[in-house]
Amino acid sequence: MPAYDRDAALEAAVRLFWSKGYHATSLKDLEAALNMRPGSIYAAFKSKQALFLAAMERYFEKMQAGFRAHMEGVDVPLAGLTSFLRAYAEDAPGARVHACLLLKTLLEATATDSEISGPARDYLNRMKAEFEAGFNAAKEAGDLPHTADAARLARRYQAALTALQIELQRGLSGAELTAFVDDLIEPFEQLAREDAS
Amino acid sequence: MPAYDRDAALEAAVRLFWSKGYHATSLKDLEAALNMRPGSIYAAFKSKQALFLAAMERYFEKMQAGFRAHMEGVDVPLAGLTSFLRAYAEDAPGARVHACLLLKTLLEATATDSEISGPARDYLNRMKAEFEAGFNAAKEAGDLPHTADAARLARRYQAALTALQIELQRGLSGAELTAFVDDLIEPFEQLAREDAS
DNA sequence: ATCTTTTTTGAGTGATCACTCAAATGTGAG
DNA sequence: CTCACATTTGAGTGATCACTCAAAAAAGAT
Repeated sequence: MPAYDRDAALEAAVRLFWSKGYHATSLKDLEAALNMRPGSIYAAFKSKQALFLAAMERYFEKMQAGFRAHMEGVDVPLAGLTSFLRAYAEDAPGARVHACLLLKTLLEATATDSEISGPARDYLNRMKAEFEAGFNAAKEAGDLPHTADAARLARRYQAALTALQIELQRGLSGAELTAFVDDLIEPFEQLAREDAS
Repeated sequence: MPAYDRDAALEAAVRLFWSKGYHATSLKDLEAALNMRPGSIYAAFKSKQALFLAAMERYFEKMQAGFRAHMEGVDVPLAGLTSFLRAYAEDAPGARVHACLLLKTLLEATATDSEISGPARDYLNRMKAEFEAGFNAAKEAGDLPHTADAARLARRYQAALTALQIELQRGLSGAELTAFVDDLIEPFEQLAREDAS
């Protein structure tokens, strides 16, 4: 299988798993979405679980790359962090109707399937590390007090992003969404204000 | 089937579904957990989906009752709201290792299964209404500015509770958990401080 | 104790699950 | 064109899925 085929197949798998979740996605679904027969699927990826893990890895790398790209295209790191949240909310209708695949996997696969919930946890931690790097950059840029706890802020930031995803999935939009995003961002902007004064 | 038997069966179903999720729970699992043979299960509840819906309703009612009981046992409504969050975090190890069943269901059953994601959304909205009532009580008690938007605060509060559950499921504990809960509560206490000044 | 009604039982239903493999098809070298 | 090799195919595997129902057991009525 050529590399671009494998890539396209993985991309289709990501979309399908993201939409339906791990357990609710059958091999019939995958056959249709990847346009591959079972034998080929098992030759390329060795099992449904392995395919899911590959899809989740791909999802993480895209998410990580998206965040890094956003942060590189911005002058003020702290403003980049807040604008990332705002952009996430604005891009939602109707591109992003589902919460993050990592989050969905974490919640779906806790009791059973530690083979997939473990990696989901890891990827979420690595995303938190990305956010932490962003807050450290904000400290170095002087947008935050040098006493600020980047790890703690990163957790709080990730919690805000998580909450935003879930509200979007619940159907929040319009003025309520705007107000909610303002609420999520406010604590971080307030920290910046405290630093300036 | 006597009422208490049905109740005990439902309680077991809640625990099982809560732990494994809807799709990953098989009838074999339910037979073992409820100590009932398939025929009896289908006589008492008419399908796996109907049983799940009944379990989710029961879960909601317990959660609602728990929150109301907490709020009735407290003098200052706003303090009740914040202490509910703190108590939630403290009760977690090891009683509450899974995020809220309603939340898990919302994320598991989006694309497919609107029959169960719909009710999950409804129950979450009803919980938000409970929180909104709490914030209105706080306004009446004079703990919040009379200009405060109870609906908006309720959404923010529910987002905090959601984020807390997810962090708990990710394994947060100790000093990090304490700091995180402080972060979640801070905006609400700050509002109270603004009112007092 | 006997008959009626209700409830429970668990083997069995067809459907679908993840997965396999011999055969067919495609590909590149000489 | 021919042959050796790599890939794809899709019918078929046993297992498990949610679910049914005739028969057995339990409960109630008289």
